[in-house]
Amino acid sequence: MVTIKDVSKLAGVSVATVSRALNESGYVSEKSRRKVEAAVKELGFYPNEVARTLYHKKSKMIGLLVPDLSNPYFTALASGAEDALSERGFSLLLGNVQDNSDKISTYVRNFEQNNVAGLLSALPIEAEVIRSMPVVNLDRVSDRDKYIVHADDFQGGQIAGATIAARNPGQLIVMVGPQELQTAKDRLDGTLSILDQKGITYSLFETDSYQVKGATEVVEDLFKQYPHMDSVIATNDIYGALIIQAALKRGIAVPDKLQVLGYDNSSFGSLVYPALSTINQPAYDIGYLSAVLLVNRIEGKKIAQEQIKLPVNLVLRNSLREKVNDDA
Amino acid sequence: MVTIKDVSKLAGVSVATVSRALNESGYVSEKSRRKVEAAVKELGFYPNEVARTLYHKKSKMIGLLVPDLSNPYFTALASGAEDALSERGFSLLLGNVQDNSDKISTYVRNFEQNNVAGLLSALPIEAEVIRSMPVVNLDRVSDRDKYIVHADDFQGGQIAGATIAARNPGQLIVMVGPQELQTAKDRLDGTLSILDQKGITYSLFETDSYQVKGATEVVEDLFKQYPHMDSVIATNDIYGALIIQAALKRGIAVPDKLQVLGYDNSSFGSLVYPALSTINQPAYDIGYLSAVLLVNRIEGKKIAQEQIKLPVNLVLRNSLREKVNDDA
DNA sequence: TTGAAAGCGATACCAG
DNA sequence: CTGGTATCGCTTTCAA
Repeated sequence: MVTIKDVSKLAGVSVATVSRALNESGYVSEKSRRKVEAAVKELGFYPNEVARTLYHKKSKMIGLLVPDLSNPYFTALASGAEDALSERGFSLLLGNVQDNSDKISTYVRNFEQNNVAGLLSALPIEAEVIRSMPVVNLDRVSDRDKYIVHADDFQGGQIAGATIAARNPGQLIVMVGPQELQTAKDRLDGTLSILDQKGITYSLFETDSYQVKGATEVVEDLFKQYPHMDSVIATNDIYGALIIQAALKRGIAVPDKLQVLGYDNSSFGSLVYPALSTINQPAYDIGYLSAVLLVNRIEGKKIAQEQIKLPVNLVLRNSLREKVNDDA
Repeated sequence: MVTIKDVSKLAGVSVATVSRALNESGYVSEKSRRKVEAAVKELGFYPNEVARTLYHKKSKMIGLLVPDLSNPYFTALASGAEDALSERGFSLLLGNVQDNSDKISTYVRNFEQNNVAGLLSALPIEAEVIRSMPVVNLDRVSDRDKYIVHADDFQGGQIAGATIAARNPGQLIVMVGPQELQTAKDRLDGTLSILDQKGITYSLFETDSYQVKGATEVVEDLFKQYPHMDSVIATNDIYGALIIQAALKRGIAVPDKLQVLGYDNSSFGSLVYPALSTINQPAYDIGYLSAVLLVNRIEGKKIAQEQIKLPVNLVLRNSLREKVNDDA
């Protein structure tokens, strides 16, 4: 390993001068600078981040906590965050919590041990777990979050409600996600506000997680409970796709007999048939912007907005019936 | 930040003793050990990994290079690797290369600067980029890889060929992936070996990457070139799903008029309709085992196999016609 | 069995 | 402008 000491020796200056030249901090004569540059080039030197981190007590790494990497929504989040970070010279330390929320504190601990500069979390973290490091939440994970980038869930819920309301809902099932998540709560509030206002009746069907596995069974249950339903607002696109599939398997025409609306705009939604209508959550953007926000915070830049709410929009494909009612 | 020094002060022993107690290295009296343990607990101390890394010149982090996080195959790889690593006390530093292969060397550089203990790569890396760190490849990315975990691509190709061969191929299109990837080459060889042996004719259709974006256009092209094709062996499930969709959109019945075989067994394959038949590549296992192999290498354990080839298998769903020919 | 001390690689203060 | 040096937190000789 080539160190700053090797460079200083070859360049014939002190390590202090090398460091100054490298970081463009303090005075360095043109002559010294050139000697250092030549030596750096000749040796193929690049500074060791670990040593820097030890000195500064702060690395150029960011921890990312996601509940489930096999869900494309979170992958998109991660992807956006990674892009923003690598553009800014940071790297991503991954924490895939799976369904095991005990792992959260283990990951946070590990992040701290590595002196990460900050934390990006798509999961609720108990305050006491974090000793001190800036956190930005992706998705509104709890109510008291200060820094947060999230989609407008209430609006998303409203759009979902209005979209179905305008299309002959018939027997309507509204799937609801885990209510300890603010985001699921807001979405439900939005949907019900519209439905109630229009006097449309519905049944709620609760699902306790966003995990992929087990979803098939949940859908079986759904069909068992409501074999004659006419419309479903699903909690996400995975459920949306599964419901379509289960319907076709049972010979129920989609969307004629059963219409389905997803949520998230996951990439595979456009691959299924009939293509899934859904609410587009700008997952990549959420990831990207939250990383930008976090880095700005870390670098002490002024931040215009501590809470960024991104609009969502309807992506109309083929899993919904024609609109019959325009007062939505 | 609580340091080993704070612990030593509270425990009334030297930092050397604390370190020995913590690492169970060297002699430490029962009495000292207890004092240290008590102090550690009282202060909530946990060691700083950065300092450890600086001393050892080797961290507990592994770099992972993937071409595209939005492709579920690579997500599964990452997920498996992450699980294996976190079980073994390592963390994952993520490098999402996207289509920009210039980024590879940037990431590798960054990994080196952070003294990662090793590298997991699903991309071909030029040897000269790596100064010195153990590498394990996921997927056979090139021919000269020493340490590697990959699916049996030749076998996969054979299965694909035989599966189609047994089902009235008619006009058959074989999509082929980027031939600079050993894995794509092997797969093609496997397929053609079977097809040629059975005297089945086919046309090749080349795709130059596994990226998701642009795939729709590629599929359009495919249908333009071969509007009357009867069978397609797709390069992956994304293409498989898109082909099914494009077919149904054109009123071409699947599988009656056009049958489609995917590759990868991506999770969404079971969500589309008709559900996609595919070749199961144990992506999660590949990720998991490659991480295990790498960690064993890092920890100097004996390794039974430097190259692990995992069998693949056919996942029969509904996108293929009935078998009419059993000599496959 | 213990502690003092010398690093690991880089930064930044301070004196010259 | 430059170089010597203390420092970051931890590990590991080496003597005692």
